[in-house]
Amino acid sequence: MGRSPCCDQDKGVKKGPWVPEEDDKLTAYIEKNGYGNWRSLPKLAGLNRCGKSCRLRWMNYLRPDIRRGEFSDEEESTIVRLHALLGNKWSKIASHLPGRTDNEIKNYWNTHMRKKMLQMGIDPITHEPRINDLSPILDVSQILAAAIVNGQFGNSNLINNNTALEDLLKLQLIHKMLQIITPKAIPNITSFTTNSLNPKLDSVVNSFTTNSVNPKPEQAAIQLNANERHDFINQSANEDFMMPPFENIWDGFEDNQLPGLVTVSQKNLNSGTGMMPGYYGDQLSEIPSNGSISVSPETSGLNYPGTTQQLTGSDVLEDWEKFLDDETSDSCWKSFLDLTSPTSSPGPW
DNA sequence: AACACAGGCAACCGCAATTTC
DNA sequence: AGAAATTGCGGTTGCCTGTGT
Repeated sequence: MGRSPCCDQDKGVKKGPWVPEEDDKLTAYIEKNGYGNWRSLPKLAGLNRCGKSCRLRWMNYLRPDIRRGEFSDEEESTIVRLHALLGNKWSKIASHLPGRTDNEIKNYWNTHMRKKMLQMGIDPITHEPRINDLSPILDVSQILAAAIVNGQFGNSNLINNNTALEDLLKLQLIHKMLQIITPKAIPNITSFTTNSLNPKLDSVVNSFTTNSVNPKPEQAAIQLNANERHDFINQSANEDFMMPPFENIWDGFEDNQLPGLVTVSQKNLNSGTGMMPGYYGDQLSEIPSNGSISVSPETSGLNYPGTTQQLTGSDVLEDWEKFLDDETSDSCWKSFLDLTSPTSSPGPW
């Protein structure tokens, strides 16, 4: 019962690539008679093929409205968006791409787009950043944050020591780099400030105002979680499914606007509030006797932009390069490596 | 020139869903 | 109502072609 015997099991039925003569026969028959009963069609058309094979050949290759050739950028972005929403529902995806077949889209996804997304560090299944691969980095991020809270990073007295401030700025840079790599995965560093024993330090760490990189609409679309996708699909089921007029999806990954991670300023220390995300704040030039923190590009070795300039990924990369070249980084890295080595005492988290 | 390897793609296979009787 | 037949879908296979050695 149940499953019918597959016509492929019929003896003597040809398999494999179609030859032009077979295509001609199939096309001629369907153009004259249309198609309806695929099982009986091969015999009527004079083909030694099973119905399934005929249907596949017609649907994926011979029917006149098939569109062949390179996928356009627009088609690519549509596929990405729909795949994020629908998963491997190739036929549904194909229904939004006139002239394209589910088989063609599936092949294109598996051979081109999947690879492309992997190269961009995006999981082609979940459309999320591949955070599993970055778990060691995430661990590092948490260790760094907790270390700051406990004054373990660099020299222990963060408030009164310029070297520690340099370390702090370098930590900003590390954190920012991690945000570039995986903006969604790096947590807001202020979440690590609880249980701190140093109120003054709290004010510094609390001024770390991290924001997720604001996604462009198309990025937001592919970042829907499973429940959101479910809601979206349910919603779409009740209305005509209209694709939003997003731009080319790949464009969104080229110019991440980075949020400001930290502002070390007199103002912040006094008020305990952070600066507006996305901007660097005041730059002071000395450490006043009242314990407020001062930072200058000269002492930090890092050339931070002006007070209202929005930082871009390339800015940070430049800073990163300087950081790596900076011989004074050695002590910073030593502190960091000491801290993160297996023999280190565990933190409070 | 010959061989190995990898990538792309058409086609196949098996199952689920739907339709027919 | 339920069995059988048919259609549709998605994963997988295997052939063809291009490229590197």
